[in-house]
Amino acid sequence: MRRGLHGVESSRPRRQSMSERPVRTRIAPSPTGDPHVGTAYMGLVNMVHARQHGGSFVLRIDDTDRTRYRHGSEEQIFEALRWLGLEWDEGPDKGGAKGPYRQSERTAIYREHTELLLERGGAYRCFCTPERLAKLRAEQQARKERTRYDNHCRELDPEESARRAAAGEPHVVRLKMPLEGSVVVEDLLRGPIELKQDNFQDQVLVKQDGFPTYHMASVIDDHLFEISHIIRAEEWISSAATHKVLFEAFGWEMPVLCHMPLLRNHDKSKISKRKNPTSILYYREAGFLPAGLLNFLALMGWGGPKNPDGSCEEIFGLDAMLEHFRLEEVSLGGPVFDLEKLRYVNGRHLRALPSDAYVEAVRGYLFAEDKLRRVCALAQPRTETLGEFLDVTSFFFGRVEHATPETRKRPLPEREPVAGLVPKGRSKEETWFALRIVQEALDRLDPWHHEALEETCRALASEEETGWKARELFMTLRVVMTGRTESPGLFETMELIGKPRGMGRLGDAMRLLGEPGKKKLKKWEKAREARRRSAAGGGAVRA
RNA sequence: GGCCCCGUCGUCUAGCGGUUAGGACACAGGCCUUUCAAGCCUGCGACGCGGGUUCGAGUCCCGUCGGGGUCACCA
Repeated sequence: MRRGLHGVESSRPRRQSMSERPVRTRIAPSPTGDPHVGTAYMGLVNMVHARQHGGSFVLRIDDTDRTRYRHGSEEQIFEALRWLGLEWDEGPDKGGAKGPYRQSERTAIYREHTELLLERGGAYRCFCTPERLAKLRAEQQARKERTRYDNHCRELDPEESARRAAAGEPHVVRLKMPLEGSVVVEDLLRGPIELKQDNFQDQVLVKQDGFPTYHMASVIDDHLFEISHIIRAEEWISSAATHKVLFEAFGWEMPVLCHMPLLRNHDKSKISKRKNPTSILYYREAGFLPAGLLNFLALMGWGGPKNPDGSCEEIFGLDAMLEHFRLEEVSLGGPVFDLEKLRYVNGRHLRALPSDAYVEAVRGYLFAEDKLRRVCALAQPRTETLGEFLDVTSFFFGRVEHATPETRKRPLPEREPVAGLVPKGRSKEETWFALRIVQEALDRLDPWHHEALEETCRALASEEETGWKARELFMTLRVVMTGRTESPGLFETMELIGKPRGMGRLGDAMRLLGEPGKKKLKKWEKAREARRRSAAGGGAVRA
């Protein structure tokens, strides 16, 4: 492979200009959901690369999409990264010379730069209405053309444009992409990548609500934060042309680009929560060690420090990674995120712990004061001897198995669900669909409180949602959460189990039941849509 | 579908023109042990395919196939 060559040789010509420039890297997660293992992966690589070069690692919060913002998500990102030991040098909560580090607090900066870009002629206002755009799209689709903006407003007279904007006419701002030719971006791992003009379009830089899109905010911030290396996931490659054009439109130096391979599901698709637990917090709650998860993540694309015999040492800590990791050596095949291997790696770290540290780890994991108190509150009314404590509460501490003991060693499709997971008269498939609806609703739920849980779940036990009776749904949910048909109050129990583990168990149960085929899924989506419509049309009052 | 990226055991990877293609997970067998883990040993198992270049290609080039990503007023 030619990776080494590109890493070393292709960066040599610009080493002079780079040498003046301290290494600064960043991650820019958006607070739209649970802190993602992909964020941890990119955080690790970015932090390691920065530290190796005596540089800084910046955390920026990418919250320019107000519609997708989820309350509490930002705090969880901090918490998750800190738990992993991926500490940043500058960020929203600890400041830094270039702040603010939350994009929603930088709107004035973006506005200024929008004006600047407009003046420089790199961008233009677009007054096209959503209706016109929809129509355009429909026409293009009918003609089987690629759907893209037709640059209708690109040549609008600047004065007229300014006048209409001043008059308050709604508009977006678009980037002038090259009308022909191609844009070549240099990737640290892949060398030059030529992106062709035919699939460019004049990207929206500023939305009608005045907020910048990712492209705009990210380029401005990367420049202003003096980011030297943009190390991000492979899915961004096709946007790289837009970014390069933007940097050039501003007249700014382009940082070094490095696109890391994407973490994958077992079927090689991009890692997703449907097919894998993706929340960092899930791994914490499941009892993985930061060192274990970090070690495993480091193995995605890298072999580990070399042994004298030429093989790689697979079990190592952050210190060894800091010493031996080379960004230029990352391999490009999309690594499958394999839970089995993660467990093994974590096991090695766990067993290597000094016994005192192990005791502390268990204490913190199982018997944190606050947790113990809350579990006891639920256990006390239900026990006659202390010996029964674990009988009543084990699912707060241990793992939950949804498959019957006889089948639990078999491959997933052959396992049989424990009693109660699939109610009498329902099929595995129906149960999967019901749980899918629950999953969607609970995923959005914040805070994860028993009252909110109950309210949400009750609403789902309805004709227009699952079509299930509360009894059925709640029992299934109880078994999902506890692996048993009897437990303390379902919603108190769920609250205490917590969102990461609760959602994890939901996912586990769904994986056991088996995801229906694509056709069935489609059919089901349609039926569900129809149910909702008829419920709405029937005058049902819904919140 | 257009464009782009990628392609070594089922999985994670080493390899950087000359290797019996190495290690790890998983799996199978064995040793150890009262048992189970752990540990140790052994086994199974890969360069997608086809052309070139070369004395010699997993390594370089081209094609092909396969996988993935992306085509938003989301990031």
